[in-house]
Amino acid sequence: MDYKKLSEILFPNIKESISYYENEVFPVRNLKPEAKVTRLAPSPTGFIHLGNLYGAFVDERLAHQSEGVFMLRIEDTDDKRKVEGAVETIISSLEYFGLKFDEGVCIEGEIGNYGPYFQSNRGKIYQCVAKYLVENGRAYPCFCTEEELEETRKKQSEENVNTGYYGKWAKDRNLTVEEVQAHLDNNEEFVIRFKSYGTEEGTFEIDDAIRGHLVIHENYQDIVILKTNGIPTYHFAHVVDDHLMRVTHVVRGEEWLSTLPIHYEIFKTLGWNTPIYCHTAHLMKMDNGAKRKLSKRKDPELGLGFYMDLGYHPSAVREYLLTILNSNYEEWRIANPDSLIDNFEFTLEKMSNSGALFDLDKLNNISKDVLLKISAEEICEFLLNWSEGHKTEITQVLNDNKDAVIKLLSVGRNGDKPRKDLMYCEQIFEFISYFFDEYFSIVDKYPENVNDEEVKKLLKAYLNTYDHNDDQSQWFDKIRVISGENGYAAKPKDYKKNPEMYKGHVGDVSSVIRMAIVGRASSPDVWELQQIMGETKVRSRIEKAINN
RNA sequence: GACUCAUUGGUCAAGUGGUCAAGACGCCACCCUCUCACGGUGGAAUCAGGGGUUCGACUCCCCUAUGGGUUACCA
Repeated sequence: MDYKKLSEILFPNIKESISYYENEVFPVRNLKPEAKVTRLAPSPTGFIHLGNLYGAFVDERLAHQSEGVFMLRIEDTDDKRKVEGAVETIISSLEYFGLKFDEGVCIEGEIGNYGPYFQSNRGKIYQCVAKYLVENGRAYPCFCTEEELEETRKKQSEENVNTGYYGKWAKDRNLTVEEVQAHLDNNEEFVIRFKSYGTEEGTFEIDDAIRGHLVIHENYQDIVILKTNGIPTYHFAHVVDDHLMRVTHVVRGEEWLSTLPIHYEIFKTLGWNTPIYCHTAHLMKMDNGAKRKLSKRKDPELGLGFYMDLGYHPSAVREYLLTILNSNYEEWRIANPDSLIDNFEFTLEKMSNSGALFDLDKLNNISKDVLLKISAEEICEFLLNWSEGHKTEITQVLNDNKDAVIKLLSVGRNGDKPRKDLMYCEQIFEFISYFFDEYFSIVDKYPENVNDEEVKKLLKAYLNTYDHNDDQSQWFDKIRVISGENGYAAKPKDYKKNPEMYKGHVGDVSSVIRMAIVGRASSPDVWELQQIMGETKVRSRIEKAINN
């Protein structure tokens, strides 16, 4: 069999050799020995969800912690799935969450010496490698039509054997050069298939950085490496690109575990070393009481847009992701509350190999702590930016009241036991919305033990004694007095001792005042809020409540 | 169906043959307290089931169950 001739017939235009690419175009990188080279290789569907971000984080940490390279390669080998503007979306969403690429596709084009970074532009490289395989009898053209393949599959399942293109089912595996030529002359379309030497019984061993030592079945399928249109399949592109781009660690979802044998065999056939594989567990979602993998189609709410829309601060999402990424992160954070994430030593060994359920409660809790470390000025800025993109109707009002907003956000945030009220923009705005007359409303109920008439009476008394210049304790002393004069215990403890002697206690009275001023039964310190609102607004709110 | 990965409280999880089975979120109670938060103290709650191996199993082996994944000229 003249494989050389076959390869020339199939790839007449390919003159380069693999060694040309290996030695001259993409030489071994000049990095520290421990430096890791990782890549994010999304397909340009334009949709990134939390799971993608989770994986990207692993790549990023690995590379940047070792002074290596983190690159973006776009796997656009399936033209059916291309979406306009997807690449920009990918880059900007990752950047929003603090992930920056050192190399590869970027907004301006591409940077780095190992490109092109769009797989669709690497055709010649793949063909060169494919040609080499044909030349060595390890790849061949296959002219089978989809219908023929479908038929084989049917037969195979009837016979209860594994489906696929292998062994005696691989019809075109041993076509002669003449037969190939005849098909070609007939203008038939063809794919290039890899000729596997594996068996169904064979196994091999490989170490996965997350899953440990694996013993797995060999590949025995003659899988397609070049499609009819000359574009490679993922399997082939992965091997060629990650080798030539000198990637050291391949981080990908566990759905790739089952195709690892294919990749392994191609690597070995080409005489190349495999990268270190890191198969991550999927992020799961609770669905009707059952855990389920996060899905692009079913869970749009878990797209990154979800967090952006609600206005979660990117560092809160990062922080949350890190806690599920590395099990020792939380403890490290407790021990090092002010340390930069870069100081945490991320390790693959500490990664879980079972799927974690997304936990919104936890995110919210983390977010509170994260926002507490950010100044009120910055949060205000963040809120403003968010409103411009997601809630334009409040931008104006925020802009007009910047100083007040900053003060509102600051209430109770200082001292040993700062408040942790803020979680995400939508919630933050809602939290301070009472300040703005156009958003103020009575959302809660007055205390049950105080009827409407009583409310008015108390508020009148409050208004009469109100002095905007009172300090906090003077102010509250007055409320205690009003309480006493109206049959409410000035101290809650007195009420607890003899509840029958009072209508209620000072807490009820201050609740009435709070309701009139902020429209809610609970809020941060009312005196401080009044100082921010100013006397006019305070008085008018109370008057309104009285006249209601 | 075949092949494969996984399985510790509601959730995230530590744990690598001998622990009263950490910690965090959530939940509950109490304390602090003018409300709510914050903070503090305490509490309920877990090794999927069954067989082995062993003096001893959450830890090792087998089976079952459940869940995930793959089974394309998608990635």
